Amino acid sequence: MKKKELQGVKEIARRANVAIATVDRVIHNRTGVSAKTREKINKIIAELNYQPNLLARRLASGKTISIAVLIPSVTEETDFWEAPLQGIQQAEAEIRSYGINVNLFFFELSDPNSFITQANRILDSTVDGIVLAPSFVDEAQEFTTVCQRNGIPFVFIDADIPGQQSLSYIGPPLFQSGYLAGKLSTYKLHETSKLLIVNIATSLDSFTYKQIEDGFKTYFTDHELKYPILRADIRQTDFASISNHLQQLFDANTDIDAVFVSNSRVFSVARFLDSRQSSQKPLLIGYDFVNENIHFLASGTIDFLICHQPKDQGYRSIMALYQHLVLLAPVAKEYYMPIDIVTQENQAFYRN
Amino acid sequence: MKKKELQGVKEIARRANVAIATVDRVIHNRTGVSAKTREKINKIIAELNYQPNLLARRLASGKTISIAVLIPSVTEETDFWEAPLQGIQQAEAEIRSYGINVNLFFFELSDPNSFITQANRILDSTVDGIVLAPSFVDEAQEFTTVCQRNGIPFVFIDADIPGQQSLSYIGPPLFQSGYLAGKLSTYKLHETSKLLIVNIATSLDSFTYKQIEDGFKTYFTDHELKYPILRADIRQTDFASISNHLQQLFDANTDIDAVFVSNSRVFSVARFLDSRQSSQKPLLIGYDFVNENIHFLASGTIDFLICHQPKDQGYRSIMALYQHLVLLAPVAKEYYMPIDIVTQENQAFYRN
DNA sequence: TATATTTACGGGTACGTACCCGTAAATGAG
DNA sequence: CTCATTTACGGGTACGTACCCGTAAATATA
Repeated sequence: MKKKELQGVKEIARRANVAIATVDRVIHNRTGVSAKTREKINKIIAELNYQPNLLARRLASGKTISIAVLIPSVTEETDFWEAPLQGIQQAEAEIRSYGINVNLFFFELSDPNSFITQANRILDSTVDGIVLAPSFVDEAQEFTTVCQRNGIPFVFIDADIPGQQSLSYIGPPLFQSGYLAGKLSTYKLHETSKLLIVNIATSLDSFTYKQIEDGFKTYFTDHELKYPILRADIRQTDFASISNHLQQLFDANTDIDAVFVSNSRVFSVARFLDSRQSSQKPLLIGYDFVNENIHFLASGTIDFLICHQPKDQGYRSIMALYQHLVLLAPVAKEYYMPIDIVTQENQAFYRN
Repeated sequence: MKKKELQGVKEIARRANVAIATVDRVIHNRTGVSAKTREKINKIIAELNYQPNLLARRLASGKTISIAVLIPSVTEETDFWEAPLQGIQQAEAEIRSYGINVNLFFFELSDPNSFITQANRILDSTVDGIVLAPSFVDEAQEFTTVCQRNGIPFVFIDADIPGQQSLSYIGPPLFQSGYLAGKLSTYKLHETSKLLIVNIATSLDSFTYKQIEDGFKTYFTDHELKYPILRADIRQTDFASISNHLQQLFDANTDIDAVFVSNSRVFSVARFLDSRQSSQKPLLIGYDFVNENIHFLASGTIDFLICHQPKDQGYRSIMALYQHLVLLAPVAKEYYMPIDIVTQENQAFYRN
């Protein structure tokens, strides 16, 4: 009569007339329980809609979960990956008390072998989940194929590889991002204007650039706007090469009134435009809230930066694995970031 | 020799040569400890930089923390407050296991008495912290004065009242928001263009509208742009009144090429512009990602919506109190939201 | 001085779950 | 049939903190 209602495993054990150790074995699918007892306990679990108390579980369990992060290192050239790293570290701080360790493995964007080396180090360790930036598509696919075979869940950050069994992709919707750039580039156009797309990277055959450029051009097709769209593919990323290349283009073409740079190297184009003594400066659009770009945005040389909240990408990629590994909850296959428009006027409050 | 290193209160007790119950009394500043013993224990706490294990603390403590939320109800007229409510509920779900209860108290934006009634109900309950939207400035100030006297921390959401001892303000930087609107409104201007600011609300003397309008006008002053800026203050919020008012204005003025609406009722202006058979539609800017506005954004009548992530505002306001009440950590006095520019092209990925 | 009250302190139990190790019973092998 | 191995099960301890209640010593009061 004075029996106080118990909770959790104790109540299940009481109802099933077994010890809580037996309930625990059923919950964790361990051996040492007869089929009959197991069935009886599972039925009570379902009736009670038993939800484990995560606080107690973490406190009692000695098990740790290891997450590996494989992303480009922050370089002098670009600090883009600083923000995802901060998001990753923020997530780690939040979930550390749940027994999660995050280990960082950096590679160089200029060296596919560094990716392979770090990927192999990850495979040599005991790892429960992986966050990776698939900057080198072939190498990343080889790596993720091994992960799939070993049953290790992985999350793509900032770029996707379609057709992979990733747990999740967390990054920008690239086609639509380029489409928006198309719209923004129209604000300073005249009847005789030309537009210029600038791609600056050592390797330009990736899925990423193609999506962005397709989106940009599709805006003009959809709206039946007939402006000529020039294109500059620049594989030497030093400023002198960029400057020469652009100089030749601008010399050969008057009326370039809008320039769209398909990645974060828009600061090089801004620098070029600033060094050019021209009465009319074209509208300039590029990507990413990195320090160099912020400087030219503040001075007005860059008109729009399109940004995809890289810090939140880092945060969410870790949290996706937490959700999968700790909460045992489903994770969205794709989480597209918002397409943020950053201008001189709102940049002070932008949260990258 | 085989003594395993202990952690937390056990290690402190070992070093101080007291029982853990005594350490507990010191940690919680309870009586029953001599000054000498208390000082010795506090010194060890500082040496070890003791951080309580929150999981264990919540598991062991029977105490609950009660947070009251005082915000406008979601109405047929505007669903703006739906998003903050979702953010609040998300935060609650995340921190419920830490012993936090969130209780919702809604008031009507058309009725200051409803605010007073709900505020008094909150004061009659046992409450540890409050999130409130200070829609009615005088009433809100009275309420927060009582909270201060009773030592109850409160967080302002979406609007601030300067000079109050709030724990935090979480909302948009309004002046800068209006300033950005000024910039955006220039994209379709010609030499003879006029601009129009539209304020639609029953009460227009609040701090909020003044900041926005000041920001808008300051953009033109700063850039020495001499366009005439008309203004419409509309206190009857039904569509017929708005329509009549605007019709008269447009009849009396040709060349209104940009319209800036200072709140979420921009859908009424959009509807008016759509009903007007005019060959040239002015650029239209307003606030908030509410359903009616999204509809006109998608169709192209509205060119820009300026948004301040109201869902995240709700989430962060609860988390600010959690940080203060549970983590005992400092909270930023002001957390300004990003100023988001939402267009037809990026609206599908906007996370309100 | 005797008695009552207050202060200082510690053992023990609780929270909900994880998991070790021991015991009894059932099953398999020689 | 005897002995070895496996299976099923439960008591107990652990995790780190919170807090109750009992005991001894110190202090106050009559």
